[in-house]
Amino acid sequence: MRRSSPDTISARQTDIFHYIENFVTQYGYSPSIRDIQNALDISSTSVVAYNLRILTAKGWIEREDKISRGIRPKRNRNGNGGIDLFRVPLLGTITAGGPLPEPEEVDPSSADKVTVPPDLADVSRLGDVYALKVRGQSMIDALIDDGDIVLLRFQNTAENGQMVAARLLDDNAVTLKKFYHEGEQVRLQPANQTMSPIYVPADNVVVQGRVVGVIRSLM
Amino acid sequence: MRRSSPDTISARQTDIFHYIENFVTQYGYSPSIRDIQNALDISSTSVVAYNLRILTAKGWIEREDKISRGIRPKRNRNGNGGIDLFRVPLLGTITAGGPLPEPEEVDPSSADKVTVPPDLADVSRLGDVYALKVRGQSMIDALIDDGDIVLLRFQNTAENGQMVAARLLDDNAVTLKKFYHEGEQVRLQPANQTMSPIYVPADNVVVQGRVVGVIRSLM
DNA sequence: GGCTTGACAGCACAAGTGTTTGGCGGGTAT
DNA sequence: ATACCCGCCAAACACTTGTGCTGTCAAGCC
Repeated sequence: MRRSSPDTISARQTDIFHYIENFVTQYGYSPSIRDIQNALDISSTSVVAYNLRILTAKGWIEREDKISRGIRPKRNRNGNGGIDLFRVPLLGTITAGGPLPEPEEVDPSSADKVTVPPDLADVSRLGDVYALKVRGQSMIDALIDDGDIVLLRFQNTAENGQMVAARLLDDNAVTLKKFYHEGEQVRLQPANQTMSPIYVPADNVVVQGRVVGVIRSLM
Repeated sequence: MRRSSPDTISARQTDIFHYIENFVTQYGYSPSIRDIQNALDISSTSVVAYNLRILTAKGWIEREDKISRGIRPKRNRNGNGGIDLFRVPLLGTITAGGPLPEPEEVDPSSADKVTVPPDLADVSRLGDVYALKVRGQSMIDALIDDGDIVLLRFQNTAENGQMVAARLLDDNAVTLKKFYHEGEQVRLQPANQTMSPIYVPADNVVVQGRVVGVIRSLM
């Protein structure tokens, strides 16, 4: 028996989905059922509602019942990136050893915000993600340059090899380094080969977050 | 005479604006007037409408008349980045010398799309920007890793020092390099100092686009 | 004191919008 | 053939939501 796979949708559903995507991109809010109906020359609103239900069931869009214009495209044909939009607070600057404001010190709701591409959205959806602007080239070999914006997930532990924002209590300084737990000590390894690793007592280091994304603008 | 500046808004308007911003971030669509009314304990819808009109006049939000949930925040308190959302077509993959699809070859409206952070939005607003996913580490010297997404503005010329996607006609290969025009020749300079530049005749190089942004996910 | 203006309240209305019900035609399985 | 499901159509219905009055009240101005 021929059953349509969960990932395949009819031509009309494809049209509807694309129309929604473009509409949202263009206007910033989603089309109403009647917008879709008129644009695609569909004879009845119920047909749109019918297909919308299918698109929802198959995970292409998300809807809120009874809410006007509450359609959100979830993914495109490859299943990646959707229209989902996430904004995380840009809490400050991280320099080659300079201090990093504690996330708690800055009101996330009043901070500048950075829009996170959907590719990084899985983690930012969790809500404990923030952004920092990188100053200096201490992480150049980790492919992180001056001016880049790094996305950090707030967490206090890290596994070896993960790139973290580490605060050195004694120096009251924070750097981006690769983290290696080595017995009583912690090795903070710059990605840049011209720079030496730092060895510090484990109790002198507080992990402030793990790097989960990088955004660079070359304007 | 004391007149409120165009950029200052009352406490209630600040609340409303922030509520809208957060609401949109969270739900992906904007709140209705009554949503705002209830959330902020305002006694009448007309008060919300009244303040919304002011916010619109002062440029904090945009609205479409008669459209349900058609509010779009335009800027935050710092005047930078708004909720503006730009999506550019993801036209394909760029590999370690593999062919790059001509932008014209792919219908941008049907291609996958990548959401561009507002930081990169100035250029993407122009509409001639596309994205490529990087496959392989041939661009590692340009701080671009496997899996990164590069944003390119379509242009056939480049100024010295700009990073471009350059097609070498003889090799039918494309790389990302810094571009320097030197007389009859073109120097393609990797960003990594440990790697040597490539010198090629100027008529063997076609610039396919300039790199304007990089997005990396470390998940 | 009158007058204007800004901000808010209450309420009713109308337009916008999602939902539902019943029906129709063409496939496909039994 | 019959039954059934899918995709579509039409129209009515009901809820959602923006808008438009009409007032109230306090502050400033002449």
